[in-house]
Amino acid sequence: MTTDSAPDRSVTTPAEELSASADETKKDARSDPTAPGRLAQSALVEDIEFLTARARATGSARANFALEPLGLRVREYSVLTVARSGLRPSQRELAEFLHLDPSQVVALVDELERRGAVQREPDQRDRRSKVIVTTRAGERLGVQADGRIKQAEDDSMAPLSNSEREQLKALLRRIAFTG
Amino acid sequence: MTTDSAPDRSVTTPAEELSASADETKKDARSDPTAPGRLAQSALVEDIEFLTARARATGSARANFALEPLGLRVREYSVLTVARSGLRPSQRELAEFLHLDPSQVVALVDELERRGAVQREPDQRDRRSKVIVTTRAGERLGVQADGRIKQAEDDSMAPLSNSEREQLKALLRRIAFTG
DNA sequence: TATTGTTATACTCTATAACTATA
DNA sequence: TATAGTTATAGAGTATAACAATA
Repeated sequence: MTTDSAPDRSVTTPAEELSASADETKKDARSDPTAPGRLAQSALVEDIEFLTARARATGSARANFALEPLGLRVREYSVLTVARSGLRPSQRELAEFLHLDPSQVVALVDELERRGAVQREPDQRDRRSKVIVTTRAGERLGVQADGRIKQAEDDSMAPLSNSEREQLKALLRRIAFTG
Repeated sequence: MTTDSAPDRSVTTPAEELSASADETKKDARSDPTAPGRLAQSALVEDIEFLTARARATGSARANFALEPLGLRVREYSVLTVARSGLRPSQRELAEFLHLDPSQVVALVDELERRGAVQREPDQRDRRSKVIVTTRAGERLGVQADGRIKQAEDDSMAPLSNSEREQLKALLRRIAFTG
């Protein structure tokens, strides 16, 4: 399963490393004033998976902190927001769109329903399916949450201009649903 | 703690919702051919926290799948990659840069050290600190992993042109370290 | 036979607190 | 007194399998 068959544990030196592959990747990273700290010279800052992971780690921490006074977490907010769209999503659709397991959606809808923010409605055309709709209380909760999330987003994207923010979101939208 | 004091559980209708706020947000989302499924009309597709969460969910799933034959997970790969930079990061620096708790770094370095991929070295200038360096075996493992991660990244960004990919990464870099 | 929601379960990831050795 | 690494522990997030009702 692992590749540790080779007993070669000799250590590489920094000099070897730095001279070995003098690609422009590291030069770009080094000249980028926005990535703080000396580790920003690492090739990782060219890794899209790392960048999205880092951005969402700080972002969702911020979002959860912003929603905390409302007793909401970011995953509940996402369910509530889709429910508020008026699109009458089924739980299965929510799972797929939010990249959650169907069993997780059950728990999230349970919690929102317990708070009186959403309701399960029978689907006319398929009695297996349940459609999630918001209540008036859920609407009000959603509006409050929107304001706080808006502020969090403003903090997250503070380094970017308005057009850059739109650009970033447009690019992210195009890769966010390819799984 | 919660805001469910109001017993108002009357349900809002789709018609109300859709006519209530006819903002351009929904129009943009609707005309975006890249976000699949009817739920892409939801206001969530304008939410940066949602987009980064969605992108990293699919991305890290892809990355973990790509690394699985090497017995690596994406978090171990990130530690290994920074170690390979030749920058001699301390565990504390790794924690901050990778947005991990110091205790998590201990476990990740333990695992990589057990495999003979990295080593802890004493820091000359501060005997509390330990510096993480790669071994030759770790170098080889890293090279193999790089290739697989490169392929995963190529899949993740398939919808984008080369210049768009660079644009996206540059924008992400500017917001990824604001936490 | 396949799918929706559901329950149960386990595994990964993340956050917190306390301890030790150094500074 | 503060900081780096470590240990322990609990909580949040994620993945899988099985089941009942319905298609």
